[in-house]
Amino acid sequence: MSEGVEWALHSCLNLAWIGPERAVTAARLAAYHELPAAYLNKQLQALSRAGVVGSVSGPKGGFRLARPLDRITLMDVVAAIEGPEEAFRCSEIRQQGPGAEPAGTPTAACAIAEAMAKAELAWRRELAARTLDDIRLQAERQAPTAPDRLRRWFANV
Amino acid sequence: MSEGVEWALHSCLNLAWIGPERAVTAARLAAYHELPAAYLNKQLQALSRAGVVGSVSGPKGGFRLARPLDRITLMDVVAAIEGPEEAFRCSEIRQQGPGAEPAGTPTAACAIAEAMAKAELAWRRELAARTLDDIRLQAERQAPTAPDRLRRWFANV
DNA sequence: GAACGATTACTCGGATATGAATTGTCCGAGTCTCCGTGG
DNA sequence: CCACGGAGACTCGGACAATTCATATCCGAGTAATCGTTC
Repeated sequence: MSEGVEWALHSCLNLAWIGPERAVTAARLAAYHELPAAYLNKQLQALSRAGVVGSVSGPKGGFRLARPLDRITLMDVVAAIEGPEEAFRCSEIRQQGPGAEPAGTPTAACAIAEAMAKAELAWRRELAARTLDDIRLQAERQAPTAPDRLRRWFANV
Repeated sequence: MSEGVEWALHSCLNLAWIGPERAVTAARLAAYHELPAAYLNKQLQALSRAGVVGSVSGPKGGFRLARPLDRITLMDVVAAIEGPEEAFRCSEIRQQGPGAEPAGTPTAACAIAEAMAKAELAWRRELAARTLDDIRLQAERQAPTAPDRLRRWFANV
């Protein structure tokens, strides 16, 4: 899985702690975790295309969350970065070469593809059931001082 | 996900239909679905290292299933090809740069990593619950003539 | 005829190229701010 | 003092390299069968 998923998730959380009042530039978000700024910008663009965050150009521009944190699921972010297509894609190799069914045979769904799809659905279901607000809550329980430190740092820079 | 997973799964199923009496070469298995023989060989090696199939060299050599089909799960094959490590790996970027906790702070597990791991666990659970014998049964229901055609083809070549 | 040994052919196994996708970088289009000017 | 206009600077957005990983290929080590030879 792409490295960008982790960056995007943390950045969304950071955006939430900063608050939706003001936009934050990709450079600032990147600096906070020492990430390559231009590349994080690329990931944020993907989030923007997916409608997870909004973006404004120009001075005082940047990114901000497009909707409340409890309406953004892990699935939203993963789909925005990784793309919507499934990880396992059936190439129907059973229909190639001597192993192929005789032409005209009604071909049912590949049992392998079905099973893999079902497993992936379970994964997606878990991701869709977990909102970023859940994550935020858990993170704040584990490190109560983190949000304040973050706000201070972003206010000073 | 790697293309090889699909190849490996189909090949295991084919091996099961042929039966464990005689070994089948990678070249024959590849020809049945018009796959690149040398590369399928590589995947079968991975299955061999994982103990899913056994291999013998020399004339009359080849691969065969190492254990009954109902003791091989989808997870076994996927892990053999893709590797055992998780798809989402936490780089702990939260501990880099200004966002890092002060040194000495007891760092709890990253909430994001936990949630992603939980989702991936659900995926693994589904894969581990499905044996290749289930798949075989379903495939035979959908295409009852396939096993016979396969056995005939492998007997003649 | 049977047993033995060298030869031979065939297989896996890993080292080696190739291609594509992810990762990383850069510059231009657009836009908001700020400052100077005029009423 | 206030409104307006233009220059300037800053940001996102997408086009452009570099590196890594998956894909594909090839050749050598090892092994079992085969054939020839000998008892």
